[in-house]
Amino acid sequence: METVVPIAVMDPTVSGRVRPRRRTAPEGVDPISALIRKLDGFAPLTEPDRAALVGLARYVRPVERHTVLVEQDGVADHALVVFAGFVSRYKRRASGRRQILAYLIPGDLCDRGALHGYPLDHTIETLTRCRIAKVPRTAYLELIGEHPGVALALQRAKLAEEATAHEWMANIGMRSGPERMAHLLCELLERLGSIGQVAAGQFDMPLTQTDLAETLGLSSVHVNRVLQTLRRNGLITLQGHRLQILAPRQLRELAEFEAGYL
Amino acid sequence: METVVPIAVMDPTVSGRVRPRRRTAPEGVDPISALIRKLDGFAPLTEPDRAALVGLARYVRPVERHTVLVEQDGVADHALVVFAGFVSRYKRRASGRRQILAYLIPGDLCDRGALHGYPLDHTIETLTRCRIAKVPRTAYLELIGEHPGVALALQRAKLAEEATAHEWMANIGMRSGPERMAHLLCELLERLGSIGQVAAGQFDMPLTQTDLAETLGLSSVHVNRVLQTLRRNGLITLQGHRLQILAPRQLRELAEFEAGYL
DNA sequence: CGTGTTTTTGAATCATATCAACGCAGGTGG
DNA sequence: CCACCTGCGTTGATATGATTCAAAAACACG
Repeated sequence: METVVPIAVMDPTVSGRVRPRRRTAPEGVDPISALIRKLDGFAPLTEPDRAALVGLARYVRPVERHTVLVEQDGVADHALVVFAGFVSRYKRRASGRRQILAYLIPGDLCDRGALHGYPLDHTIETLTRCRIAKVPRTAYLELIGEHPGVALALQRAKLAEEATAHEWMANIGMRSGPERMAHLLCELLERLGSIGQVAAGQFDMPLTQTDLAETLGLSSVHVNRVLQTLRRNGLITLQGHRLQILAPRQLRELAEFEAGYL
Repeated sequence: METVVPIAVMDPTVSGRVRPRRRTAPEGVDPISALIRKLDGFAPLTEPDRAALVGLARYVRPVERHTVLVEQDGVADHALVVFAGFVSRYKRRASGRRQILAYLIPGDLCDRGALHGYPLDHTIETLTRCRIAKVPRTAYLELIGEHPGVALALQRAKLAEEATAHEWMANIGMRSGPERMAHLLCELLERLGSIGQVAAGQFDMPLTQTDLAETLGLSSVHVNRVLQTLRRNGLITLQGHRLQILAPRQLRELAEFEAGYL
């Protein structure tokens, strides 16, 4: 599967500033409505429910890339809502090697530690520059206390998160490098699509090849080669941090990706 | 690390019927009390709570090995409580390859599908002959409805499960074969120990090498060789399905195992 | 005892890791 | 405006961990 043919897309004379790179997250759907739409998909929300969620916007702040939001073994005193950017949960080994356990993307919410006062078993850190709402514990408890519809939707969202975690485990445990990558890209296509950040099979993929490696349990060098394989086979295009899915069907086939678990 | 020296423990003249093998689970703590003790550790239980849990024993039935309890995409109409034996959650690929996502051991409870009427994203199947309580949906809802202490403990138990899943993901994603195996054995030592099924660093480990392979994301052949390495290094002994941890400290060190997340 | 499952072994091959180095692009400071 | 620095992507060469295939030995079970 791996040959040594030079790749047109990577040719220095061809690649380069084809598109300006962006450090900030792009438009897409208004992020608060991303959260609302997502939760509404899990359980129908009333108007007061929506209003309460809109009120969360008051807590939004910009956060730099590589900022630790909750340290491992720490207890969070707030819930997090991602409005823009990518956030990771990860575990670190003594050797320094990391394993990313999950991504949080715009519209995702994280309340571990805020509800049950348990210390976290992993670290939460931004992968990119982000816009994040830190909702104080009391405000968050009040929100779900007074809005059972929201509470139910959140519970179901957590089930979906768990299903995704299962997918990731199966991905790392029983797929080859290219298959893992394909699966991850399919998932991103689906998740980003559901919040309106995909247009014509194209989306911003701000993750570094090292990030991808730490997600998929591969070395960054191998990730680089896997991506080249996918490009060479005409499945994707990736320049700067802009990803284009050229052949969604084949990509899903390669990954045995089953939509709908999100 | 891998040499071709013959291994004393495996020498046919030495091994053999050193201990009678058992297909049925051993004594240990009375299994209903395993459940109670575990839940009580998460949140203090009242006498009525305990009585209600004891009442679950009425649903216990023996189940054969390799019995599917809940099929993938199926909706369960009951909660499961394991009283004896090992149960697995797993995902299957089209190729037939499987990835085990979690073990349920005596004292563990599984209510997915019973509470929220969602279809399951994986299959639940016995790995050994078991004794399992299938608690009807209504009885289960009544139990947690009338016993908030139990409900709270169950919620916390679910958090611990999640932490274990994170450990597994990190295990598969960033550890070598021997390290993965060491980590899994450390976890089993801890979990089985907490339900009184470990004596003098020894316990019954009814899992097949193929089961272990599907858990750790390795081939069964490689699992066999990894186990030989651990034996050769004096870390464990494994005859029949009896496992002895000879050097717990070194095993934990190899695995970078941190106790206490359970 | 015979039969099916599990463990063990060997040999060949493959996938992925590791190490080392280079180039490009962007940001920074003189 | 240029020189420098840093982060990220890319490449090659090499090492090795892990898989696959095939088969025999050991064992469990009826």
